[in-house]
Amino acid sequence: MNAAKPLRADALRNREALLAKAREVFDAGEFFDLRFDDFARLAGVGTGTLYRHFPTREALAEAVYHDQVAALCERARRLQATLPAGEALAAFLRAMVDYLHTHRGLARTLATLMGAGSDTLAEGSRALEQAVTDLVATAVQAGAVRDDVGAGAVMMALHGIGAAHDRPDWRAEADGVITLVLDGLRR
Amino acid sequence: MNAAKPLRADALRNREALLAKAREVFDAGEFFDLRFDDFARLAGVGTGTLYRHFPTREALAEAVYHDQVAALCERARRLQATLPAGEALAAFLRAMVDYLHTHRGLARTLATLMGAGSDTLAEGSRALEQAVTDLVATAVQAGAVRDDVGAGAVMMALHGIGAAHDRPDWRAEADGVITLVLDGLRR
DNA sequence: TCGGAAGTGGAGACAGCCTCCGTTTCATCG
DNA sequence: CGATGAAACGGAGGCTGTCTCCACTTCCGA
Repeated sequence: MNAAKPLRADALRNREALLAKAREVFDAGEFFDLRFDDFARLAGVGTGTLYRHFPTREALAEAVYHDQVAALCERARRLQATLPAGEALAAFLRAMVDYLHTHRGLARTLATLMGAGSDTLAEGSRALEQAVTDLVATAVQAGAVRDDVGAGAVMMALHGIGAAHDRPDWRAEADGVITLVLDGLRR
Repeated sequence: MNAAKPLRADALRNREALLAKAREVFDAGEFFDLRFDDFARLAGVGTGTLYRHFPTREALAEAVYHDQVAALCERARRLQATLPAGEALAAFLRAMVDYLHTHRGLARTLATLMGAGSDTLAEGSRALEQAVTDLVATAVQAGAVRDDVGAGAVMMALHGIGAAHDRPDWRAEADGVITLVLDGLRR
């Protein structure tokens, strides 16, 4: 996907330092409370360097979560290959909620960035959507799921789950949404 | 609800001017693209005056939408009084989507403010949630709806619909979500 | 009509974001 | 193993939007 990138040794080192610190900050849930410039200082590089590697906050978030989103998509593919169509979708949605539950950082990130209409995040976001679309399409073909409601609606519901990450009773409500969606999808 | 507020004549005039201009800007969908200070200039008052009346962007949004949210809640109450329990909930959710469709401004506002974790909006938001909770509770008592999924999940789904306001196929997907929720809720 | 309380408004302090460019580090080549 | 140009560094400073502060104006009750 990415072409021609003979990155110099020091450049690579700095990039990794930035990413490492960013991951740390993400896990602490402080990503959006921190001045962007401070990442640089925290990671021991200049602000110019930070901006060269990651032109925006979103770009940094994208880089941090790229692997994790990829893993999620991979999981979707595996589920699709091993489970009956209907169950694969259900399992994936449950897994998604589980993941968001243990990685609050991602939930908040996705919600904030999508809310901000970020384009940078488009790649990961689209990848996830593609995974869901595939799962739904397969389930429809297998006749396990109605065909008059698209995958977009499912995405929207997921979106809501992510966006509402700060509700006190998040986990229970998220499970409720998934239950409604799955039961609603059954023909 | 609000106590002791003998507002002076000129203060009231300015407040109204601000609100009028804010409504106009909202309807044009430019609320978040505009420097906050410029509201002042646009409405013909100083920035100090703006900040005295509405300390934050959110406060202004809250004021602008206070009436509309109240109207929505009123509609919920009326539906609840005139329709069978199950249908009232369905009608309200459909009406909600309709409303958001013709008032994109509100959708974006709610999404952005909730995404930002604003407390200012809490009142209107809570009022809406209360309306939904009542509708669901009534429907559950009437046996039209399952009792193992709370109103919170419905709220979350609505939240998602609002948060995803910028999806190209919004209307269809929003209707899809509502369909899933309603079918999922049926016992 | 007058006093002071309430309200006004806009200059400027402040906080993040980002750019620009002189300096440093790397890798290649004779 | 220098030398040389390209690549990368980094942080001072400019910019943009937010918000405060207070000298001035307007209102209203006595």
